[in-house]
Amino acid sequence: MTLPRVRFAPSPTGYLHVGGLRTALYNYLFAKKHGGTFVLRIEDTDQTRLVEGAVKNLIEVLEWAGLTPDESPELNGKGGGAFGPYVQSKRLEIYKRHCEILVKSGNAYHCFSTAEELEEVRKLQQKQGLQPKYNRKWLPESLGGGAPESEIKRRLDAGEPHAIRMKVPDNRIIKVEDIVRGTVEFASETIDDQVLMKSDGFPTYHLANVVDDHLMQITHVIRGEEWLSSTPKHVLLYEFFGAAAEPQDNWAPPLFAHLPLLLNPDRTKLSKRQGDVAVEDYRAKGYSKEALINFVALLGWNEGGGSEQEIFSMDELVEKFSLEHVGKSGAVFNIEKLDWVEQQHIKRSTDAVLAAKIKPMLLDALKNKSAELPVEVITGDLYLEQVAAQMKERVNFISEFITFSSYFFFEPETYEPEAVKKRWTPETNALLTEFGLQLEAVQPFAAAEIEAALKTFAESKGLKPAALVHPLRLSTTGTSFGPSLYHLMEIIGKDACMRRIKRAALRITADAVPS
RNA sequence: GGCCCUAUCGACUAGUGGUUAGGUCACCACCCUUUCAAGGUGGUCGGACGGGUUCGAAUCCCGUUAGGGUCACCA
Repeated sequence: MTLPRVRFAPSPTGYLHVGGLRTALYNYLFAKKHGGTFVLRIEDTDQTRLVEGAVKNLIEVLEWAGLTPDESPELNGKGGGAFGPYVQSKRLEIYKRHCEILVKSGNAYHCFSTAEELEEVRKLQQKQGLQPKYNRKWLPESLGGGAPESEIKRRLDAGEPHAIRMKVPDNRIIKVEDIVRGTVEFASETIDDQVLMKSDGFPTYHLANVVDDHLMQITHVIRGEEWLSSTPKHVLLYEFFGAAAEPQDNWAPPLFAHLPLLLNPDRTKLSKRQGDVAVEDYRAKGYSKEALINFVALLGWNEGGGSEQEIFSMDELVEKFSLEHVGKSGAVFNIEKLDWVEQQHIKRSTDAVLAAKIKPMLLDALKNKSAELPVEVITGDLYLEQVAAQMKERVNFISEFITFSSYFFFEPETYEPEAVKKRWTPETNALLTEFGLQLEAVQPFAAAEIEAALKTFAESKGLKPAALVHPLRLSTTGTSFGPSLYHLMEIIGKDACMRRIKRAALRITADAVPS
């Protein structure tokens, strides 16, 4: 088997839809798994929908996700490939040439109906309960229609604007061989004479995608299910071109794989209205590419063979992916599970990897807030790795290493009122002050030693450790929850601990405490 | 409405004629525990419906229903 060539062919709408991300991912995985090529092609044949900077953004987001194409539009000296250009608006001549072949072979014809005219016909048909379908007004006499050749020639010579439509044959069953769905059949009567070339000289998707897939030697078309019903048109186009081409020019259609759709919680097609659909949105919210890729891969694909693995790296996905295990039914995009996947990826990351991710966020936070500890200490790898080790099982997002554990970097400013109410007694201040003296003497200032000191002290006072532990946590962190108190104290160090205990004693005054 | 696709716990899914229908998220309980998590154990919950075929059906066939996609000079 020759090496597969697949493509992701989005239209540049300005952002990458998560469904698009999954389509791109499956294409990428399939290509990489088989040592093939992953092509990015931009389908920008609709001039009314141009979005500034969309291509650049698309490439940037794909790269962020780790789905860097092997061939893609050239941009800033990057990209390119042997089958370019990869932007359809730059291939207009190619489509024109191919369309002429179709007209010449009698598989396409000129149509002078205006948009308004067509709209009117369509309305009438709907009113009569008929299928909205082109009425073949301009199908020439030579092709069995009613339009005189002379009239067509006259208008053509006069340079009248016109579209070119494909002539769908009558009484045919068109078979689409789909890898995920098996054979799907369509009666040609249900297929409209699709416009191939618009009057503005741009091709429609149908023509462009067939021509490009052939010219770019695409072997597998892996795309969303919304394309399934237009696939018979594409199959027909391959057939037309094949019949008109030289024998060595092989127009056999590629293999198709139509992917199930991604759904909203109410099982309608995943849409903007019901939440975020852009990959950029999730990225901005702090989801990692690893988790997003992992999660999205599972929406419609499973390893099969009774595997119960849920967490996959990109390498594992490449190794294990197969089109045969892609499901047929739509999948709800469930954010709760995404969150869990994100958390799993954080938990499984090494402290060093986590530290590297925390650092830029911390540096950012440091711009608006001054640290209590020396900046060079808290931004150091060692320090951040310790924070990561303590917090990685308690956060759902990397950003929470800053927000949920700011006390590793910044002095607590407030103290959870609920916790103060619950844990602070009139004796607490005196108790903490006294314990502070013991703490001064702890050497080294490490978790085990701190714990021992605390327990000894508590025992000497006839108290449970908890009577000390909770107020201590509160005064050193301002919160009632978090990692091991002793470890946390070790990390922020004796000086900061002592300072914070004293400050808390001043701030949480006895009269603020219910007696 | 026509055409096409789909149908296993609330969600993602395993399963390809014989299983006590398995796993994960979420939920509940318990354990662990200074807190919060994480983790562990257990639990609640499922083959849309109706007909066939078969000794036997979640699995094969037909129908119904429901959901989705598509019917543009959009992709």
